[in-house]
Order: sequence, then C-alpha cells, then structure tokens
Amino acid sequence: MLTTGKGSISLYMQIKDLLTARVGKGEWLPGSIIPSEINLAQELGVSQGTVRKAITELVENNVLTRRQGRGTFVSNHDTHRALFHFFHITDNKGLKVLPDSSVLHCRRKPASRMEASKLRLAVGTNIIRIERVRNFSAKPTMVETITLPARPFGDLGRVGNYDLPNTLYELYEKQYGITIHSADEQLRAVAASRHEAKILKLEVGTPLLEIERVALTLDKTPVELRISRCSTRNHHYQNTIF
Amino acid sequence: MLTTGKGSISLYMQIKDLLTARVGKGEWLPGSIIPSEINLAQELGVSQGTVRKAITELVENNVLTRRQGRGTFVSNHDTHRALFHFFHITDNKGLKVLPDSSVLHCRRKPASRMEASKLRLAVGTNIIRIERVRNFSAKPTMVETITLPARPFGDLGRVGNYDLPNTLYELYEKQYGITIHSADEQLRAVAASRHEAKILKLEVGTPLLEIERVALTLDKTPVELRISRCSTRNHHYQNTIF
DNA sequence: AAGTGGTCTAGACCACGTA
DNA sequence: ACGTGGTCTAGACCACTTG
Repeated sequence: MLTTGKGSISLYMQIKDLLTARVGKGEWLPGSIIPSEINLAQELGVSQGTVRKAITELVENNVLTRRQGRGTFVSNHDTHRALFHFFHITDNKGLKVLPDSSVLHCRRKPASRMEASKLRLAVGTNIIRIERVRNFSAKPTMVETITLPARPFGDLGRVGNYDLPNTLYELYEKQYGITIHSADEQLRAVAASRHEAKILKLEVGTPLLEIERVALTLDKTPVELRISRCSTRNHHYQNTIF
Repeated sequence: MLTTGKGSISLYMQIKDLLTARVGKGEWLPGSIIPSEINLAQELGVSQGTVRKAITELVENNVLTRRQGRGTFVSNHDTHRALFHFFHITDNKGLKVLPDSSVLHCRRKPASRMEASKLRLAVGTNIIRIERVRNFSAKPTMVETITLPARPFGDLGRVGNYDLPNTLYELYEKQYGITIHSADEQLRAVAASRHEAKILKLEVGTPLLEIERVALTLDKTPVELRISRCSTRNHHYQNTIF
C-alpha cells in the first residue's frame, strides 16, 4: 500500500509507479480507458489532485493519454505515433511521409554476439532476423535489418509469411502484447556495401546514414534491434533539441 | 493585463507567456533569480498554484530552473547544459566528453544563398564564418563551419582573436546577450572532401556524418548555423526517443 | 443530465538552504 | 528563524463528450 511520513517517497510518485505497473503488467491494455481520477482517488484514499499529478507525468511520458470529457486511456501505437514519434526521416523540404516496405527475407538464427549484446540475450539464443527495403515514392532508400528475440515473438514471419505490416510496432502491440515505449538510437556514416549498393541502386562505397536503434518496453527491456542504412540524397534525419 | 472569462485563454497560460516575455526581453537575465511564487501571485492577483503551474511548464521547457529552498532562476548555459543538452556525440562506449576546439579561420563575408536562407537573412548580409576542428584526446574528429549574422555578434573574432572558447553558447549569452534555447538538426552521410580528409587524416571520400544545426533563441529567431562533419570511426551521434 | 478531464483557489504542512 | 520551493487537501466551477 501507499506509505506516508518522513523519509518516504511522495504520494504522487508512489501512485505513478503503481499506475505504471498496472500498465506494464497488461492489467490495463493499450487503448483502453482507465478509471477516472475521482475513482482512483477514492480507491487509493488520496485527493484528486494527487492522482492528477501522477497521471500528468505519465501523460508527459507518453504512457497515458487524456481526452477531455471522455477519460484517460493507455497510449497505443497508431500510424500517427509511428510517424511523429518514432520516425525521424524527412525529405529535404522537411515533409514527413512513411515509406512503404517490402521484406527481402526473414530468417530464424542463433543470435550473433552483437545482437545478443544489444538485446541482452545469451549468445546463440534464437532470434528472428528480417531484412527489408523501404521506398519513398517507389525509390528504394533504406535497407533495414531487424532482429527480434524468437521467444516472445513466437510465430512472427513463419510459414513464409512475408506480409508484414509497414508499422511493426502496431503489430508487436496487437499481436504479441509488447508495447515499445522508448528507443536508443546511434547514428553513424558508413560506406554502402555491394549488397546495399545493389538494392539502393547506388555506387559501392556511397556514404549511407546508419541508424542503429534498440527499442525498449516500459520496463526498459530491449525487444528489437533495428539497423537502418539510409541514402541521404533526398532525405535526412531530423532531430529537434528543445 | 490578465483576462478571465469565457473564451479567454487560461490564466496560467497568460502568466506563462508573460514570464516568457520577461525572460525574452532580458528583463530577467540568465542566471538571475526571479520573484518567488508567492510574490508573483500577489503581483498578478492569482493564487500561488496558478503561478506554480505556469512556472512548472517553463521549467520543463528549460526556460527556468527551480532550486528548492533557494528560488527560481532563469536558465543559463553552463558546461553541463552544453554537454548534456546540446551535444549528442559520444564515443562507442556511450561516454560523453566535450572535445576541445581549435579555430582554423574566422572571416567576415556576405552570406551565401544557403546561409541567408537558413538564418533568415537577405542574401549578401554580412556574416561571420568560423571554421574549427574539434579533437577527442588529441585526435581530430570533427570539422565545423559556424555562421553567425554579423549584426548582433559585433566584434566576435575581430582583431585576429581566434581564442574562442570551446562552448560558444556561453559566449553568446555572456558577451552578446543572446541565449540559445533550441535547435533543429539535420543529419546526413557525406563523403569527405580533400580539405576535410586532410584535416581529419582520412582518405578522401570516407563517409562522414554531417550535422547541420540551426540554433534558435526563445522567440525562435535563428542565430547560428553550424555544419559539423564528423568521423564516426570511434564516435557516434546518440539520440534517445522517449 | 451526468460524468470526465481542466482550471483555479485557499490554506496546510514538509524539506531544504541561508543567514 | 525565515523564506523558498514541494506536496497534499477539499472544494468550486468550467469545458467537453456521451447517453
């Protein structure tokens, strides 16, 4: 239960942790409504303002979403979030459009040392490795290698099912109950390999922007490693520092 | 003055705008203390909670900084902010250290079309163009070209004064009263030119990470264009998506 | 009309830093 | 001891959405 008094953490923080846990455990599913502030306050024996403060911070963390007059909901992954929150490539006019994707292959393998390290798995654990190319207005622009631990993602890409949706995080959430909450990205400049050059129709050695992303759940468990190599002839990676 | 009633914007928003204006106009200088929440509430004829909500959002925007027991201060640029807020290059272990810098040259020129566009100046307006190289543990790693409008930056780099400090935003703030508040960055992969290759001791054509940054003041006026080209052999650009 | 989140108030008490 | 920000309460009213 909640504790109060000297030396103990503040009430709203305890409530924040409690609400986070309920979301993390799947007690409240993405997209569903949570009890009203007043109900939660009664249940927890605190004032509405205290619950409100906890919820406010979770809204800032993109864990919950408020809708005036309707209620408070667990955030979920829709196309908008994929585009404006997790996708940072824009064309050189600053316009953001999701590229479409086509899968080149999808294989089950033991994790390489690098994959194991990034996903915090033992070397040799089974993983699913997807390679796909992403096109902007029919022009191949990015090559992506996506690595997922085989465990929670069970049958993904099985039975020759290369028909993966464009926005994978929606799939992870709906199909496997795994919600991506944050991601760490490392960007480097690399030279196009022969393989990449062929796919992207560029010269071997052309500089490509490499984005290595580790996607994490709410409790910071890494669940996806994605390495994208992107031609920056007509596009760039956009980041705003506030 | 503050307005209330139907259709008018919320009180705390008006207060937020008012406080922002006072900071923007230099009425309260970076690093200085602002009146206490209680004093502001009395002055403005609202409750402390309302002032508090306005200040809370400005703290989240990095405009103000609270220090418990001491007061609320206008944020300023120190080394910590330069490193953790505006500098995104880390080594491949994830460690962040500021590189040192040495200026190659510093010239006054009319703005190129590109510079004028990015800084929202008329083509041909006088600008200051600084080129410097940045070293990590004595290894040249980044080449930077920094463009500033000559107007507000008066005598910067004049009289052969190539002794610019490493963290320029502190200089802009203290010397010229210009506070950088946010920045837009565009990242691309490019091939090292002969000039860059020589400085960085690399082969011509080596892929470099180009970071094109436009730095803005609180009222979103662009005041610095900075193009960094960075070897990503031992370092990378780190971005976290929450 | 009823229920939700959004704003605002007035006042209490705590934790922290300074003098 | 005093003033600051930090937490918490109880209650009022508004704005919005749904039945």
